[in-house]
Amino acid sequence: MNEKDCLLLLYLQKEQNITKAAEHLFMTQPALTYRIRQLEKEFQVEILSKNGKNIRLTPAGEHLVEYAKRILSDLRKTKEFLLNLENELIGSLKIGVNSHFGLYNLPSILKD
Amino acid sequence: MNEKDCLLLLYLQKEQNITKAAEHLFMTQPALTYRIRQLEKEFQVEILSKNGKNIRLTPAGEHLVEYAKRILSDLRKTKEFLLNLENELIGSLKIGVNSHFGLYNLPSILKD
DNA sequence: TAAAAATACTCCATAGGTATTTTAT
DNA sequence: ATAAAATACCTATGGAGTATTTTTA
Repeated sequence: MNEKDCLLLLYLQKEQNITKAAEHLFMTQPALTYRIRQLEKEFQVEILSKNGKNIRLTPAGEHLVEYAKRILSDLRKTKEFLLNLENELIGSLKIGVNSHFGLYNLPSILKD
Repeated sequence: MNEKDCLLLLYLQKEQNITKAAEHLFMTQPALTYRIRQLEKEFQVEILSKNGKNIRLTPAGEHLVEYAKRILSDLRKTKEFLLNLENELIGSLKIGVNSHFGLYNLPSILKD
C-alpha cells in the first residue's frame, strides 16, 4: 500500500464509481480495478461491493479509507518538516579560531 | 514508500551498516542501497551519511525512522482490526418477521 | 588488506494500458 | 441500450540480483 493507493481509496469513497475515480487519478478503469484486487489480497478483505452498476465501499473498505487519510496526513506533515529541515541546513558556516587550533586541531574535526 | 521501506529504515538505524541491514531484509546490499537512493529522491533529503566504512543516519533520516515506526504501528493495528472485522462477518443471520413483511417488504431490503 | 559502500549491467515481476466481454438498469 | 465493472492479454518501468570497482580504517 503506497501513497497512490491511499489516494485511490479516497476517490473511490467520494465517487462510488471506479471509472470516475480512475479519471481523477489519471489512470484507466482496469488498472484501478487491478489495484483494488491487490489491496484486497494484501489486507485479506473485500473492499468493494456492487451497488447496481456502481460500487460501494464495504465496512472494511471504509475503515481502510480512514487509515489512508491518516497516512496521507502524516506523510504530508513529514515531507513538509523535512523540507524545512533541509532549508535550515543550506548556507555557509563561518568558524573563527586561533591559527594553531585551525592548523592542527580543526582539520580532523571538520573531516568528522 | 511502502511497508518494506519502513522496515528497512528501522534496520538501518539499528545496524548503521547497509550490508547487515540487507541481510535482515533477505535482500542484497546493492538492492538496499538502491532503495535508499529512491527514498532520498522521494523526500528530497539525504538519509545516510558516511561514518568511515559504515554509515549513519542524518537528522532527516532519523526523522524518517520515526515516521516509519508510526506507519508500521498503524498498519499492524489496521490489519488486526480488519481481521477481527472479517471474523465478525462470518456466520448466518436469522431474521424473524411476519409473513406479509417477509413476502413484500423484506426482499428489496435484503437486496440492498 | 579487508570490509563496506557504490556502480554498472542484466533480468524479471508487476503495475498499467488496450481491447473486449459481462453485468445490470 | 447504455453505462459501468470484469476479464484477457500485452507492454514497459523499475526493483532486485550478480559482478565489479571504489572507498576507508
